[in-house]
Amino acid sequence: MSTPRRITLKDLARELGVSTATVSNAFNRPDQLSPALRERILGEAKRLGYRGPDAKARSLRTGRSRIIAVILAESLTYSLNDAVASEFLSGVAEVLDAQGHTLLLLSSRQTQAQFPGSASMADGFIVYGLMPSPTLLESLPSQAALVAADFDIEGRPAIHVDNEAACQAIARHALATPPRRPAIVNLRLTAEPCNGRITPAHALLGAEQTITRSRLAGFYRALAERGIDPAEVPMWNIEENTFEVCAPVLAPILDLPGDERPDLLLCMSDRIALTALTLAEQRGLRVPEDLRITGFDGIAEGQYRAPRLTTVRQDSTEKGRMAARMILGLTPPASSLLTTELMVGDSCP
Amino acid sequence: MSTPRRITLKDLARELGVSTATVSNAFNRPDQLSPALRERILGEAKRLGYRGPDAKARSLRTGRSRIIAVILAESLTYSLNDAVASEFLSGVAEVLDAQGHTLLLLSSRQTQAQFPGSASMADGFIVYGLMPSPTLLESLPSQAALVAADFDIEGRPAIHVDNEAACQAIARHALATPPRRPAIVNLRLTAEPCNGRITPAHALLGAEQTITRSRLAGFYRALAERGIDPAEVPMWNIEENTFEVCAPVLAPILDLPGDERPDLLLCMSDRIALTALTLAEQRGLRVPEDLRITGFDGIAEGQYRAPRLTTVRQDSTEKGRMAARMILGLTPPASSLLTTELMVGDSCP
DNA sequence: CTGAAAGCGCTTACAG
DNA sequence: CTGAAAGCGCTTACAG
Repeated sequence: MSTPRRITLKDLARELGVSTATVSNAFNRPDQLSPALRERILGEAKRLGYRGPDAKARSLRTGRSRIIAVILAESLTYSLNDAVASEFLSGVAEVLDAQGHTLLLLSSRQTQAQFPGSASMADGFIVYGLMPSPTLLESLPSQAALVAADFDIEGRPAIHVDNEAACQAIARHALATPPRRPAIVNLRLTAEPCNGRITPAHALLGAEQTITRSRLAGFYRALAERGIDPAEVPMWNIEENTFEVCAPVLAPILDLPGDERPDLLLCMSDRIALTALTLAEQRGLRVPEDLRITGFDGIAEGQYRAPRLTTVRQDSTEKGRMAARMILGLTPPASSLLTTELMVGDSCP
Repeated sequence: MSTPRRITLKDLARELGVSTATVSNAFNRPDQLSPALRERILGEAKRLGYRGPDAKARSLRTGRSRIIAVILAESLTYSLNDAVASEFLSGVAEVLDAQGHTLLLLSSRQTQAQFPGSASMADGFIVYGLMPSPTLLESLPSQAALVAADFDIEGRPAIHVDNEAACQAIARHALATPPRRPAIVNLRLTAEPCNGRITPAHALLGAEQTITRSRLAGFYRALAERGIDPAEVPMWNIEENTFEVCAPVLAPILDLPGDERPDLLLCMSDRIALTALTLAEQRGLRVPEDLRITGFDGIAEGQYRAPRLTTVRQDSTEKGRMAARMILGLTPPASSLLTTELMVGDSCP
């Protein structure tokens, strides 16, 4: 079968004996023509199989695509399988969908050095989780709307969670029962990649580079309040928030002899905490009797289990909604700070 | 500050005293001009802040956007938080990214009756999990490439998992230890929405409408092999694969008196099985001694826990990769069937 | 309420 | 190796 040339707005106009402007108006500005004529046009369009104005042409003409891109810090593979990033995306998607916009997924960790050309089709960019390289950032259309989430881009609005307050709150709760050997498990805190114990030799990322720094500051405040010298608290670092990466870092901690093993693990993510929980269960360590564990994020997986995870919930979905509203101009572009909620579960009552 | 008009390829050509064709070639067909000239053009582009050919114009001109859309059966909010859909998406994203393409997310359950206009910008569509309404399907560009996953669209290639064989295998394994009271917990099997016990009064969806039907057929085969009349096995149905929806259906099952409570739960998803596991743990029921549970999917959450879930793993990531390769034409468009792997965990040894 | 015309920013045969 | 020109399919002031 020969594919007949796709029908265009112009064809339709010719067929009907009206101008292209009128057909365009029938689809885009119903108030610009009589209902009867509009009916006639729409009817004929349907009959001829015309599906409405071509999006590519329209976007070139109007300069807007009604596509919003989210630029994720990690690979799409990682991000899509991460509960926190997924929640964020679903918040974004919810608002975009309601506004007739559409979601394009981009990653700053991609195979190419530049974003694919199609990326520049987006009307706006939500940058999530990490500062992309300056080169990448510059490859975006210069006049594009930009909103950052979980980090700052100079001169752009940013959505943040009050990480320091959150961590201070959960550490306060945990320290209310004095631990003998508290420990902290960080997420991407060191300047150089490190999956293991953090020593004084390790340089740490700055507060402007990672929200992890604020989380640590919150822990330190609570420790200091309790008269514990933070410098005495052993710390570990983890580079990727997955079971596969967490497990080999955590296992040796749990395998320490009983009198060296931490009895409180302040973890910077639920994934870390849940991995610790699983490893503890496999070893027959009792939680919370032998080991108390706290997380961060409040993902479903930590709550819909027994024992339930003690954690602090950040509303990633709402974070995504806020970013989306801002990028669409439904909300004035202004940085904002989301509060968190302490959730006391069974892993650290 | 006044925003100067964005610089175009034409401006750049004028500035350099060459034709637009040459500038275009400098970006798109390096072999069409001398390296020296190309260098000069690229250098000047950089100096003037020209970011390369505009994607909107290019897509209109070439007819291709290098955007591939995935149409998800459920809402984006649900899909992004579902481990199986997320895995599928990450497989798609992996291939697209490697090929310089970009991923657009669409849902057949959206607020609007039609896809947003921008949807039609995509070069191809991967339809995942469910037949969209005919109206929606027809709103897609008629000549667009289309691949289905986990269901069939007439005349289009589809990627499937061998659901029947998988379910037969896991049920066989489970039934090797004869249960006293086996039960089946289905996912979206009934014609009308139903969260609860399935009675003879319930009409079931047909095999061409849902893969659930094949899963059930696999269970039935294994039961029949063991001399158990499938009609005697009580069944429940669940509409949405989330803890919130599963829990109220499962709780009453676990709360049955000991001599009525099933001692084997064949579940159609890991989410259902994990919810059953959590509820059992909360009730002090011993798994597998008092209750054996099997799942379907092989999601990480079921494996990185103690006790580990007995399930059958489908490689959703690979499913996504295959769909992506096919839509990009890297693979001939032909339907295919993925095999699964029985994973024996602690929930049903 | 309707139409003629310009132009969004490119790419691509084609001619030289 | 390079350039002049057509045209992808629309929307939008503008004039009537």
